[in-house]
Amino acid sequence: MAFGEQPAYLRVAGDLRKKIVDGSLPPHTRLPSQARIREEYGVSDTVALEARKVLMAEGLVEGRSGSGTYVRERPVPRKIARTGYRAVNGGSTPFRQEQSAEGARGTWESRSEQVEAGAKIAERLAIRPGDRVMCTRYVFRDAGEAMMLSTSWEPLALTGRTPVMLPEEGPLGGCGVVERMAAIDVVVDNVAEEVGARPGLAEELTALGGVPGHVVIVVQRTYYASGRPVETADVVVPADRYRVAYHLPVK
Amino acid sequence: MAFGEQPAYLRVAGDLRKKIVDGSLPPHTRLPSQARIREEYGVSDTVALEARKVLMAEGLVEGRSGSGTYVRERPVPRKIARTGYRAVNGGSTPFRQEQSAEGARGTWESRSEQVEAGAKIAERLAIRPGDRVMCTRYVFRDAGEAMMLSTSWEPLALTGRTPVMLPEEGPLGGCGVVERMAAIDVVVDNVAEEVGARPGLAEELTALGGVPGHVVIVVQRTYYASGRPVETADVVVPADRYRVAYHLPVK
DNA sequence: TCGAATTTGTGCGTATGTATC
DNA sequence: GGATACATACGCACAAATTCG
Repeated sequence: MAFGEQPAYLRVAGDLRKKIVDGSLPPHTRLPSQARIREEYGVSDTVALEARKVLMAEGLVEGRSGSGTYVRERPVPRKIARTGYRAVNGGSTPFRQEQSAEGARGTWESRSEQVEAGAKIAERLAIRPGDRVMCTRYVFRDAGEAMMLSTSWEPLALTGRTPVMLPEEGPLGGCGVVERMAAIDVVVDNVAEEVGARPGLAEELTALGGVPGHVVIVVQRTYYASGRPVETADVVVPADRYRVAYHLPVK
Repeated sequence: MAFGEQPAYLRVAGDLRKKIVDGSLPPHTRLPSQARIREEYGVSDTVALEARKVLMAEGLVEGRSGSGTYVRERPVPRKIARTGYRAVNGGSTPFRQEQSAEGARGTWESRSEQVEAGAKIAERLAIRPGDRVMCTRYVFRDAGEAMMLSTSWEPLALTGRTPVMLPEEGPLGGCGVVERMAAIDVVVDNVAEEVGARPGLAEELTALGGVPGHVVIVVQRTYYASGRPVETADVVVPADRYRVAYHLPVK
């Protein structure tokens, strides 16, 4: 390596990137193995490895152990509909609606536990820190592939000792917040969503089949009944595969 | 290392991450040097390095050569309100409303030019590729600091040879799409927004005062009048400083 | 002002495990 | 089973930046 230059691994990565974006290495093709890169560019094993890592971090390629490193398809991001504009036709969890709209088969798993609200959750639910809440973690799958993580919190002061205390059990299990709250005479009338984005945490991205460093969209959603928060959730989706769509009336 | 476990570098990164998020390593503190990590966790130099790299990719820490690795401050993202729920009190551009709500002084610059619609813009505006459109680029500033980029397209078939052809000139200059369209008897009645995110391009991040590799939120917004698109725009904001907020009625 | 110590950033060579073909 | 290729890990070296006496 010399003075005013780029690091070797960035030079190699840049050359490979160029071949990928200009199409001379189309999707699904294998790029040169680490050993081949080492020969072709006259670099060490580590440099070839680092170069591949850069491309993997950018989401351009995907390493398959024992097989090779392959150029990834860059999917057109699919929409996740989050509209309050059109009335949703039937009862649904917030994300059943768009899955059916896309014609996909959505499944999910969940696990609930009672915990004490931390400062941030307490603020979002307008309760006191330390108050008990029902915390439920979801993994949503689309055609078997994890596509969304969600963590929801509901104040037990509201749902405790009612049939809907556990979101996914009982006759209304999996029916969505609005229907479940309706069953205990809580009328959910509006929802606030804050959409942010950040690099995904390592554990999120392993769960979502992504690569550490990839971008995720985070939706902080809170349902309200007469101004009172009744449920809040963090929804995490990979940004390279999904967009969040809103459809609003004007005025 | 053993069989059913996580890789060592993920275990170390996970432990450090926990200390960061639970506050025992607050912002601006230095985390243990590579040598210290190696000792404390009983791992090699490479593992300590990889662990730091994971945290850097997640944006939790920042390496300063020769000095140390420091926990980054995570500014509380400010909200950009994008609601159609509450009627907006006065005439405003889509982003004047939240700036005034935050009490901030918003200014902007713009530059318009006539261009031919590309394939994607044509599809968003439901016109033919090659049809002429008015393309306007904005830079929005908050207290002098660039905080948002926007590029909008309007079909000239609609606004051409009218007083509102140029969004920022004439008596209604800078008044927002809805008011300007109303002046030529086009009643904008709803808007679709698609929120996505990706690593910012180099030119975007220099304009926004960010660092290459930082995440940006991209909002694709289209205004409709009776089902016909009358304006579409790409809005880019840095994700570490802003969130996009929606407030929707339920049902 | 100088220099030594520390720390990150980058790079090299090698070894082992494991998945795929 | 064997060959190939990626994934993880170890140890080492050096340059550049920073800190501090």
